Amino acid sequence: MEVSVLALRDLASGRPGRRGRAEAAQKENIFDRSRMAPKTPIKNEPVDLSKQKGCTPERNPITPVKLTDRPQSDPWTPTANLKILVSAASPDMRDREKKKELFRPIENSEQSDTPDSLQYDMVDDSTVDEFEKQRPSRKQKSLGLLCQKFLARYPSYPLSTEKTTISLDEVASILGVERRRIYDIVNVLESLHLVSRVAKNQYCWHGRHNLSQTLKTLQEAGELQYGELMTFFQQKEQDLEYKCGERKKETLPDTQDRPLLDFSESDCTSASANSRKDKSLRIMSQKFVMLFLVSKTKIVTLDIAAKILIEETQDTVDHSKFKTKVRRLYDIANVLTSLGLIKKVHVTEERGRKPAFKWIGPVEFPGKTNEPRGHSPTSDPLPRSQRGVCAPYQICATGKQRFTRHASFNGAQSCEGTRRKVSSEPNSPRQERQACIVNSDEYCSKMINLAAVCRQKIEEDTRNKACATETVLNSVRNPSATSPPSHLPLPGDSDFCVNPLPQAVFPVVQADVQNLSLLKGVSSRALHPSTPAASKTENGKPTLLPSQPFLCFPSSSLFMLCGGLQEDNSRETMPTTGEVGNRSAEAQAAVPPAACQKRSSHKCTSPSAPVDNEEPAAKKQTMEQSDVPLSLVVPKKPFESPKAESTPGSGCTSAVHLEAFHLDLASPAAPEAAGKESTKPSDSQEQEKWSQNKDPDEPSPGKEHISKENASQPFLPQYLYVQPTAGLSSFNFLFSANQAPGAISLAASQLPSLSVPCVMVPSAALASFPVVCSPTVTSPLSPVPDGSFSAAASMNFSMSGLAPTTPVFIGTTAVVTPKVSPAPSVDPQQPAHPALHLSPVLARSCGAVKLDSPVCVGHPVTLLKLQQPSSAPLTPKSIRPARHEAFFKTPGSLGDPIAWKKNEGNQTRNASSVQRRLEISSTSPD
DNA sequence: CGATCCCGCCACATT
DNA sequence: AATGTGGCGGGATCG
Repeated sequence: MEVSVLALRDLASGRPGRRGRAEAAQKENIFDRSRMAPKTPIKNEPVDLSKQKGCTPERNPITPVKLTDRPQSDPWTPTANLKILVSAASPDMRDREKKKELFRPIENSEQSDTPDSLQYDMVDDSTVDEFEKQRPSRKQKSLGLLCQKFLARYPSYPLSTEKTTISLDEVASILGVERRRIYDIVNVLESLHLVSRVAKNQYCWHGRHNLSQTLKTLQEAGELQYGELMTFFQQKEQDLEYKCGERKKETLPDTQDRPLLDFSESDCTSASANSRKDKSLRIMSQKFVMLFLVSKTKIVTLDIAAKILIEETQDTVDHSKFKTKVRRLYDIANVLTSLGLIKKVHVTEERGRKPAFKWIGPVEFPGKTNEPRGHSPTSDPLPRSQRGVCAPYQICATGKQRFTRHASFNGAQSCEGTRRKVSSEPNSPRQERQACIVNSDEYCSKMINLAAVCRQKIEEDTRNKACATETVLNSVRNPSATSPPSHLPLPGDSDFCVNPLPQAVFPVVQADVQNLSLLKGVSSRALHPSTPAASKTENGKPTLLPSQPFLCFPSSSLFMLCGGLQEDNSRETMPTTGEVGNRSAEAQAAVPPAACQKRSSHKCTSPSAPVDNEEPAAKKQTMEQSDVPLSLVVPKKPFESPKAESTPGSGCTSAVHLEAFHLDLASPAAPEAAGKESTKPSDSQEQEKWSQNKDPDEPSPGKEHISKENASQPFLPQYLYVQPTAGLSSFNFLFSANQAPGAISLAASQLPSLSVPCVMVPSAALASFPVVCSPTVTSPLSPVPDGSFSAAASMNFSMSGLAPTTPVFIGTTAVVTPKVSPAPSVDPQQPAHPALHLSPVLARSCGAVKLDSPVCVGHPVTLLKLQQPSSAPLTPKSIRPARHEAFFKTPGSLGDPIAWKKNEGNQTRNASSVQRRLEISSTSPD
């Protein structure tokens, strides 16, 4: 079907043109230098193709492929031939292949390394089919999806202690993409300080701990820079006239603009670094984010953003430049979407609908300063400084904001730790000013430029249409509504109206759940950002009701828990739009924010809420593809499981609680879920919470259904949810809070391994897998340093390779049954070794996931080792891989990361029966 | 047909 | 010079 067709195209798509280098490039990227010889010689056209994609030989006529039509025949490589044959045999296969290749890495599943062809040949069967469905269409290769995969590999809130380094090459090969694409992602992430560059091919993963601060900083900076403008634009109509100015730009040097936030790199190296163009993507990303943050409506249309951004830097706006800018904005937007910070919407303007993006991330940041207050101070294990990136920037703005702000981040350093000024003081932002630079002039000039831009825009608009603000739908209008907190509500929004598209907005809750959860008791790690402290979560939205015990997490992931598994979503397709997300809903967390914080352990929840899975499942399917974000549904029903009450003490019990969940993906979207209250039945209050979130703006969220599932929250009060990354695959963890409040981390004693009796279910979407840990697991960071470390490691595991769907189990014994078993057995020995035995990953790609090895159950392996092979802190590589391996591989296998990579494919294939079961649910995707 | 945005060439930076 | 980075825009896809 269509799919296949698409696939073909994709395959074919190889560009005729570029080839020369292209090939090389591809190789590099994709295959990884490591593996292959450096560019292989195959150079000729055909060859490369094969390389890239995997060899699909044929090309479409469509493009001028050099080969011309029948490529198939060419014998490129032996394997190629095989493939060709195969493909010839069935188109499907071909897709499959392709797909596999793409995903393989990701999933880690398959045997990738082995010669594909062989396998393929053989295979073909049914399993494959599924792949086909998925066809590797362009979407599958989208940056947004890629970003999700990328994010899924790393914990959203890594323990501070560990520094995860990211090797671009490694990631690129794992994800099966060219390195260039990774740069796109990383650059944007870097702009938000989720990562920082450490060295040449190395980036340090910081996670979202600092995101709130970063955003806050950007917001502040943005207000200075763009506040007026945005206002202007937004209102433009009326006044347009240029209130601002007549003068136009003086064109500032671009560079000047330079990022508000510097990256630390610069520090060190400094200056030079900035110089180049480089950073443009980063800068652009920050600016783009600023626009959202200063926008009342939180909606920014691409064209406006492009204009503003262009203008700043340059005055000329030529069309081509505009176009290019827009392209870049799409790139950035895709990444931000994957992060759950924005989502696409359409604005109806006078003229018509325009593509736009709405900010669904946190809006208000609690104090203006940085601090998140919230939980106890103590909580952070690490000083922010350590955290790296995060912290350190300062804003210079003085009272007036105007000028300068400049924050410097040192991300990189952070890893290293060093310098940075930290200023995080709570409330006094200004302090630092000196450090900062001020450029008032620049600022002015920029403003001018902007004004000019605005003017243009206005003119344009005017011309085009007359006025009209009104024309627009006003639906949007409520600016404030959308996000409560937004800064200023200005009247002007009218311009942007949001359509009520289905997709349109949802309320999002994105808060990171984690924070919340953490807050609860633990807080140990990172909460800082915690904006939540305030009552609202990050978003500002209250995701949770205060009163209510539960929180919803939108984050992406989901969770599930033992018990029934439900399924979750399937999907996957939706990459961008829908996003994946995260969402998790869950409840578990549900702790009222405040309350939560305070008490950690407590259960907030009501026991009652059970959830059901089934329903959701159905829904999910529906949802799946929708672009919309999806959501998940939360079943209202209670689940059968016994209850979740937490049993105190015993970790095991906790596990039980888990049962309740499921989740889905969707992160950002999550909100929607919330939004949907309607859907929600009433079951429980919990549901209600959801509702709250919703955004006013969006009247109809598309997918409401989704959320419900999450609703399940009821379950456990005690758990903490740790949100993974937004990405698809991320795993979520729930920890029970009860036990140790502070400890999220695994306690050493308790869990030696991570064995938690939990189950992870993969969401359909792929992405997210939640993991739940029994209370036992938790370890307090504090107590054990090492432990924490280890813990972290364990926790963090990301699945890099996993296929989206794959479910993972963790836990020792318990694993098998989702339900809870108490498995906690584990030994107390080292804290950390978690053995995550995760099962592996899915088997073939086919949709089902399989778990394999029951291993999981097995025993814990010590991760530690894995992780740190060497004494060194874990490098990312080591860590990650290790984990993965752990997951996928059997413990024994774990070994070096590298190997791991290579292997990744192979190993995991098997699924244990158990897994399968799980899979079932998960499979749904297709 | 316009919106998206993948792909990868190629320039510049760094090693 | 080789390799890392990443700007940039052609042109394929999508809707």
